[in-house]
Amino acid sequence: MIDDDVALCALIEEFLSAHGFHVAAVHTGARGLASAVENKYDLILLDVMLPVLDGFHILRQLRQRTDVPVIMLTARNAEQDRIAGLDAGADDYIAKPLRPQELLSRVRAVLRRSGQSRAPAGSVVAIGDLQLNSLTREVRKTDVAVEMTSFEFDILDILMRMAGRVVSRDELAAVLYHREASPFERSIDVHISHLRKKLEAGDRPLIRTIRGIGYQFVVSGEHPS
Amino acid sequence: MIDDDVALCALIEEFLSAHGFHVAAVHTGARGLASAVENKYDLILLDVMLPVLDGFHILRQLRQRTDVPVIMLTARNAEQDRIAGLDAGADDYIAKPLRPQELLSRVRAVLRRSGQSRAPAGSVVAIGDLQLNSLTREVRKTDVAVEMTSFEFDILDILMRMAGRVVSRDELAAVLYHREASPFERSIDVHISHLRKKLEAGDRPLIRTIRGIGYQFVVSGEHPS
DNA sequence: GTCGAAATGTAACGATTTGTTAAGACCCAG
DNA sequence: CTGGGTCTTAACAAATCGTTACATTTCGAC
Repeated sequence: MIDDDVALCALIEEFLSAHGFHVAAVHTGARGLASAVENKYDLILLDVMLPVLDGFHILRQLRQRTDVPVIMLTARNAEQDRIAGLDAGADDYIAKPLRPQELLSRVRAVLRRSGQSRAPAGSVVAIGDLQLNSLTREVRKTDVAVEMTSFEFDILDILMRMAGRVVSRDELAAVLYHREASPFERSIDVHISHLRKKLEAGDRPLIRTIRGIGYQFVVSGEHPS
Repeated sequence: MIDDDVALCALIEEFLSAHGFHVAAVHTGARGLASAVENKYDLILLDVMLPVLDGFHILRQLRQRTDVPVIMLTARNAEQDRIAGLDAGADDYIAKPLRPQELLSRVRAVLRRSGQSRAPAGSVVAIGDLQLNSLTREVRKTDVAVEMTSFEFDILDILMRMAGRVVSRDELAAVLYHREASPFERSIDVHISHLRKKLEAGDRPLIRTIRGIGYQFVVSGEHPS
């Protein structure tokens, strides 16, 4: 999140954290640009009204180096900004003052779209020795086919496309059932259990549990630092 | 701390040490400037009334080379100084005579504001032989994976990102629970205890207790006080 | 220094959450 | 209606977390 309003950043960070996201906030355009280029964020929330280096400049410079999804935040409700933003390569646009629920749904929407465009349907996602083909709905581990039921495949599909990120139960339920999960339902846990049994060959865990939040596909050796 | 009053420096050093900070005091402007540029301090306490080279000069020269947080100390209560100080790039301003509690709270406030950009979330933090990856939520000690529970990881994450700084129980509770900690809760202490058992291999302590305040990740190579 | 109060360390227990298995419900083709 | 496969629920096991209880340490008063 790139916004000079420190208090707002703190609020948003708290809110998004509560929904399973990890937020890093910087408060100047220059730092934001640097941080966005250096780190592999899943999404940038970018304020239009920044001192010194404004949001559109940042966005343009960012677009020369990366195609990370960007949602623009602006206090002005001008249609002009919206057009300029989308023209410069923004993925979405939210008017301030921010309503948390709207922010959340748009963040999820953009991540869902970008997750799919990062690996478009019909193509293969490969992480480690795991391959997943979303067109043929086939999964291969070290080139050996692994049979998956429908839900098992969908869950693995989401987790692999969001690899490294924590996916909450609610996010999974939203995609699988198009509704919220009640706190007592256990079916997702059971599917996860089946997935693990099929995929984890005694070595290191592929799917990690984040207690109270959800699950995460483990990407090892991403930043050996 | 840059102040020509040696006795005052000693007092402040003792007081801040008792609250988990490490203080280095120099008593002339020239030395202060040199030391502030050469070392990577978290915060500079800078007296306005210095012989030869006064505080504002130091601040301006400092600002050309670094953006380290600076709190100005002045015996004069003139609003003029305050404006000049903030204008020259000071982060805060405390009137002498110093009241320790006020100093402490302002130091903490400035560090909290500046500390957030210190080690952005989403990257790897490595201190000594400890590595922490907040994307994969993995911890390694001398390249050997150490299993962490969810809360243990979150606490270690915060402590390592704030390494060297004291993190209060309230700060930890705010991130972990999104609420304040009641004075009687002990769960954080228990998690700290587990962390120590997993990480401290008989050698020097990694996590130091600051009685009455909180905990601190020890950065070796700093003054052991 | 000695004492007592307060803060912290830590083991143990119970509560909550999650893992896993198995049984039943459901769906759908034949 | 039957059978095979899939999904959900139920039931129990394991892991994690918070609290309690007591041991230990620290600090100030004396």
